[in-house]
Amino acid sequence: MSQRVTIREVAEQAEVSVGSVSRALNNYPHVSEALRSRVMEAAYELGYQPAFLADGLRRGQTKSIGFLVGTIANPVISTIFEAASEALAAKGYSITLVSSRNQADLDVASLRLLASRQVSGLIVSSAAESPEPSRRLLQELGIPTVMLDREGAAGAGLYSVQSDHGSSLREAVAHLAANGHRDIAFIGGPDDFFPTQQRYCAYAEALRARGLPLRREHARFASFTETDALAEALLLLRGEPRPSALIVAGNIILIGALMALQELGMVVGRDIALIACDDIHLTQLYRPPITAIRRDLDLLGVTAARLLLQGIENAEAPTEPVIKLPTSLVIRDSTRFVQRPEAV
Amino acid sequence: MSQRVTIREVAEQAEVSVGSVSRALNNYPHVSEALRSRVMEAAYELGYQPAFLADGLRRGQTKSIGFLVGTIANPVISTIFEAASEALAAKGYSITLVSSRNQADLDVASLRLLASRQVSGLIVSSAAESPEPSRRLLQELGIPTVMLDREGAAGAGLYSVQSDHGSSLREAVAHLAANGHRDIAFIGGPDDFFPTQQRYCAYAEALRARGLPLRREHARFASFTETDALAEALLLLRGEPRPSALIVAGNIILIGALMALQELGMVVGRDIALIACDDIHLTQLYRPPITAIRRDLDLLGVTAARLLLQGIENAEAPTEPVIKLPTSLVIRDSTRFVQRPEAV
DNA sequence: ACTGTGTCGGAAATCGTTTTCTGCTTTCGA
DNA sequence: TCGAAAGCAGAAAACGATTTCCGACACAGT
Repeated sequence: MSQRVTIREVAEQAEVSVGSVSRALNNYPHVSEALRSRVMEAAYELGYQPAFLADGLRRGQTKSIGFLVGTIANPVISTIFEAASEALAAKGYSITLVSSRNQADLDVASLRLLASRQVSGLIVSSAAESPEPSRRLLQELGIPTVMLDREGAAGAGLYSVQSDHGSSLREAVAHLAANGHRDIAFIGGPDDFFPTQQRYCAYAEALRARGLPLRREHARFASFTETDALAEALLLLRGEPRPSALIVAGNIILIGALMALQELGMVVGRDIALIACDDIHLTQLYRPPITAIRRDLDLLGVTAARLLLQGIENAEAPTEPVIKLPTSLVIRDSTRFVQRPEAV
Repeated sequence: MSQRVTIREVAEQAEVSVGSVSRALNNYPHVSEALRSRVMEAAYELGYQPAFLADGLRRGQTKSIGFLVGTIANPVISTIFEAASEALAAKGYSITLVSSRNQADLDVASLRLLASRQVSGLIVSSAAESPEPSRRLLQELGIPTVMLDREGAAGAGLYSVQSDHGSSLREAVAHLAANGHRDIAFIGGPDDFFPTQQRYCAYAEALRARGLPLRREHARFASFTETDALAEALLLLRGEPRPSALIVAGNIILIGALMALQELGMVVGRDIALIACDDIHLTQLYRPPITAIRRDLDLLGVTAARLLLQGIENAEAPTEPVIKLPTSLVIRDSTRFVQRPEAV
């Protein structure tokens, strides 16, 4: 069994006092260069690693932050995680990641678990369909928290980084309309999911602004599973009238929609125009390549990390509680063909 | 500021001693039902959460395990993580995830970080190209560790879960050969990466067994970036003679290869047969769907978790230090066409 | 020679829990 | 009625660090 080497042994080895070792290792003033180097050498020789638990207990702080996700097996979320992780690691923080597997009830339990681990900050991107209990819990926990793509922060220590889904979605509708499409359908995530709401509202507004029909059966909402997205897409595409263009909100939905199109023998870019939200590998490699709404996921992650660190270290200095990041429309072959008006 | 409620306050509230509270909360014997319920109630009323740090310090154990990856933005790894995470969470463990961003030097530093956090176990899937320093460090750390898809465990407390890449790869070569392909190329990850080695050896052996040519310039190795995979694929496909079939080892390589094919105007399933390792969404949705070697990622994650828990809780009881899981070949349209022999 | 300032040792308190110890009372069964 | 065992209190040690307090010493400048 590898015995843990304590600060006392380092002090012995370096022939100095325990307090001096602590001061030397923590870059405190009033410590000579000679002593510092002697301590460093002894610590290195013994392979000393300060005990995280004792340190944290004394300082009342863990230097670790909790990351709550609906699932990490989602390229968008994992990319954001990577970026945030790098920024946080640079400041000496480590991340404990917990997945609620897209179950709202697990959501609250996960938050409690993280709180009991005494994380010094929280990044939340859970897929909770009704985020209210979580928000209340967050409030009473009093841990600095950054929400990813969720409704604006209400209380103190609650920040939010979100993407401006609306503007690019309006742009997407404009692009389709310019190519002659009048029947533009929409499939989103759960209808109480914040990004879905943002996207749907922009979609509906853009249609109305152009006098295009907003059919109830052409705007559908699926859960976070591919099979459900597939089912909704099939219902949509089998109905009458069949839309000539489709906007899918999210990469899971995209997969379901593509499966549906495949099943119906429809060819993207010929039988139907397709626009996806979130520019993943699939959209670029699909034949034909799929028009997509892109956002800078690295920037999103880094921004979340920066905001959280502000909230933790500056105690109560919320420069800006909610930050909105831009999105852009990348046009590819799935929407380049022009729809001919059949009957006017 | 939310004051932390300590065990002492709970004892006061319940009018019992501190020791009794501790015993009651930890389900110890020799504690009456009446006392237990009184303690429970007091703890609930006060919203008592045991301080993780103090608890861990005393017990010398954190109930948290470290997960080291090259990057979590890889669908294969994130899927494994999800499965392992669920299994570990069920046993009360939480995971701190650290990404080494595919940099071998960061690898060792990350391991040290995790060790200083006093994790009680480790799951390692780093992409270190030369795993030796890591292995040595792991050995001296003495923390129970499960390696994912890495060379067999050497020492005590070092376990390994791997996939049987070889058998399906031989099957893949057989499938291609049966369809008349004689010039079968291969692109893998780094040549000192364990799964790549396994795959390449099986590939070379299968070619030899059939008397098929093993051309040096038709077996290439790329780093873990898509751009590098793209470059290697371009070199491969522009050379003479051009292979009639291609096996790509890994999902990053697949993306690079598809980009190359797209750039050269080659159509999968017509100009070239394609087999991918790892069955991701892209392989199923691509037109035509791509033949792939599939493995049960959930099983892999759960097995890793189970093995690790054994190593942690049973102290020194390695039922089986290395477990090999099966793979299978899923045949799709990318390899269904039959190659006509041009010249015999 | 006096005084300040910087450097360090030694001891002790502290963080919040678990765990052990002694000692007391109650209960139960034969 | 006696003895064993269970149930609990109260105190204290331990985990491994940080932090404070106080005293000692060296060395500089006046």
